Amino acid sequence: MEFEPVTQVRAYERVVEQIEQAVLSGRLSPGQRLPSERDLMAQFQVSRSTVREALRVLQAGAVIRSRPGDPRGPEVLSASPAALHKSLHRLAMADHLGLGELLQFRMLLEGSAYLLAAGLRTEAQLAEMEAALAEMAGKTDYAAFSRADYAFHQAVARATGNALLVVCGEVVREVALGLIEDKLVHAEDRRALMRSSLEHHREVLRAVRERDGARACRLGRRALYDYYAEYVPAAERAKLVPLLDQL
Amino acid sequence: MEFEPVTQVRAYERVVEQIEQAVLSGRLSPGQRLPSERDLMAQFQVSRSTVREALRVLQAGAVIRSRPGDPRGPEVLSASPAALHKSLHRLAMADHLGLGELLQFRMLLEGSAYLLAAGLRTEAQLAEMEAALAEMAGKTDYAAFSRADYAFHQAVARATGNALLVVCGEVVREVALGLIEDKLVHAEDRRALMRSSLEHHREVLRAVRERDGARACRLGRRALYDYYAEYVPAAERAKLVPLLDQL
DNA sequence: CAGTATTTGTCCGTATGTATC
DNA sequence: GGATACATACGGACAAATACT
Repeated sequence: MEFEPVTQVRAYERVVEQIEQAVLSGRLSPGQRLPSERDLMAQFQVSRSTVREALRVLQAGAVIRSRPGDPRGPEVLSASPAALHKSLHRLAMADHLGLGELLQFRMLLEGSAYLLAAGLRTEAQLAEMEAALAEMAGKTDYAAFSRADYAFHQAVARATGNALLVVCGEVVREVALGLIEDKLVHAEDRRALMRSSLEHHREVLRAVRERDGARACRLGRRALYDYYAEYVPAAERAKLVPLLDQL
Repeated sequence: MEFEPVTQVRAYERVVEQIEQAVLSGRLSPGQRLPSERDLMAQFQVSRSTVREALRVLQAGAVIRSRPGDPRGPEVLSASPAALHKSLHRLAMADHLGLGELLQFRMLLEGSAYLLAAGLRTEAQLAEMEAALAEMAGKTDYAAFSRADYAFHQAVARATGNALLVVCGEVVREVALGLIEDKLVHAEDRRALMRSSLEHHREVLRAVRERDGARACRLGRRALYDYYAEYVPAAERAKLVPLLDQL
């Protein structure tokens, strides 16, 4: 007979667990309302403080939202990458996650996104990418250019039809940009950077249009490397090379 | 002049923010202790409940840990991917994404993991993979086999040196297994499945040993496809094909 | 449009089990 | 083993905010 080590589980955690399970299993869908705090303390047989601590945790995890004075009770939110973004951001800030690691992961994700998008894209999705690219070409302001670039990569990710890829790409791009934006501001030749970036995007998009996934993947990764590698510590740069050569 | 919309910021949120900033900026390093709840309510000039709600949120985010009766106060934790794991897991569970999408993402991640691992692995990491494979070969019980399989893939992910890849792979494997475990239980020929899976793993590992990343990537994705594709609805199966052919 | 009831946000006090010295 | 300080959990209370009649 095997016994499990007994773990002290606090009251508020069990409240969190039950509500979380109800949301995850779909018994509570986004938009629906939870009972009021007083009703919850009756149902769970705990004090209001305990209920409140549980609700705070759920709110911090972007599972629910509660506002004062709302008689309908806390609202169940739809799944969002907010919590994912926060935890990844914290991990990156704590230097437990170097820029090299982040860039490696981004090259991996975006390369695969190109590969899939080239094979699966519809004409409408291709048009979205081309629209974003045209938007990039028209901007001279770096901030606007960056936003259009963001839209381009989002369009590629959406074309894969994979929600996980969209969300993870989104988060990784944002956090990576946050890490180097101060360095980019000081770059004197942003114009040249933007021009070369635009050219790279054009080439990749051509490969996607011709349904050449392998080439799109290779070009996309190479472009990311050329763009960001100089900000990556030399020691970490070796981690990126296998993503360039062999594919 | 532009004005920002005024947002009602609650007391406990400001407590969270201050402590979080202190940890992120390094003024509070892992292992250090926070003041006790009573001291905190004096410093922040708020009530006990407010302090407690803030600590609950920080604890849920894996920033601190507090135990009853510890006179040293709440402990500052080192940054860990635990929170990332939780939020990604919730996202993967909630979006009721299909098995096809999940498998697509897993093929993408694990293929890239093989590609990187083949190029970056050390001898010690190779030995870990071989140990996990030997463990798989020795098991006839499906549960034990599955655990060893899990360890194998974890070893591959670790060899890439990328914590994000490790965590994402972990989550995707767990969720995917949860979705099909009931179907696998009813498979009559689990023995044959295990045997063929073992053979596939051997081939992939050989490619990793020979530092042939492209082949390892291709073999790994093919193995995943052969293993799980039959449980994927036919309509979704097309989403997986681009990951097989072109690489 | 105003009034009312309800809910949340915050505070205070107290009892209990627990870890450390 | 005892003393101390701590977190956990409970209950009651009031003000601000919101929704509904």
